[in-house]
Amino acid sequence: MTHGRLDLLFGAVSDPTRRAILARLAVKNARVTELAEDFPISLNSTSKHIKMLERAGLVHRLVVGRDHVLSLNAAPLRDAAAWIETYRRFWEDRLAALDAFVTAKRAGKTATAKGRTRK
Amino acid sequence: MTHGRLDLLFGAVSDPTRRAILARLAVKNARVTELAEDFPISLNSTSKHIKMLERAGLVHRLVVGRDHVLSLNAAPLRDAAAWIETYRRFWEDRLAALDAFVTAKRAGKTATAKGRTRK
DNA sequence: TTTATGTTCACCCTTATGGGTGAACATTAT
DNA sequence: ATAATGTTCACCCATAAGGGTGAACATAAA
Repeated sequence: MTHGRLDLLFGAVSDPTRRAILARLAVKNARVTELAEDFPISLNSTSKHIKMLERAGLVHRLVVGRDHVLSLNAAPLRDAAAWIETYRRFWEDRLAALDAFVTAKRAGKTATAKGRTRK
Repeated sequence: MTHGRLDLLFGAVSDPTRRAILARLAVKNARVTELAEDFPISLNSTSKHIKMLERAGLVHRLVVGRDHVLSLNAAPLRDAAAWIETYRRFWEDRLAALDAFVTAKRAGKTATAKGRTRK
């Protein structure tokens, strides 16, 4: 299957280490080695994660001499957010339904006290 | 690595078939076979995808006799949305920065016309 | 009871992930 | 020129994904 934009995006953020890298870059740009030092994995493994984040467009790389400076590029997350938004009404409906249930239950008590029929 | 909530969530929606299944269930609940018929993959493969969606909490299953009725449960997507929201200011800042750049460029033309120094 | 339908289970295969190591390459410092 | 530092490349390993097939199991229908 051809890896689409959303596939790469969601795949990239489905790993806790990569989410941590993004969080780390959100604070400050960093070199590959700096990132590797902050995580309990090897430099090479870190390098691979970064490559996946780049493929997803979430990280930009600026090569300055032998240093590779990584920076966060959150723009692609807009697409992810947009996709999720498509489903917002569903979970809000569910919350609304739950709210209605709770409200009805609470109202039920009062209503019962007032002698209204139940169920 | 212990698969956390977000890992399962993002992992689940990182596959196009699974996103399609969610979209399909958003329209109407369906049985496993019904879903399998709508996609160019086998029934078994469909069953596996559904299992992953269930693990992520995105799909609920109601067993009615021999039929397994699947329904969308978008609630977990709230967590995903919340995580992404953390980064909203970054892409908005970037857009703001781009806007500032374009504005500055346009202003620059006018300014140049007015004889202001460049670069 | 027998038959048909709906799902899953147990495998097989291929590719991708996440992790590691050591060597190679690039650049800066001595 | 040599040494040290920063990254990647080329592998190895184990496990999970995504796909498939055929058998088993559960329930409904004849």
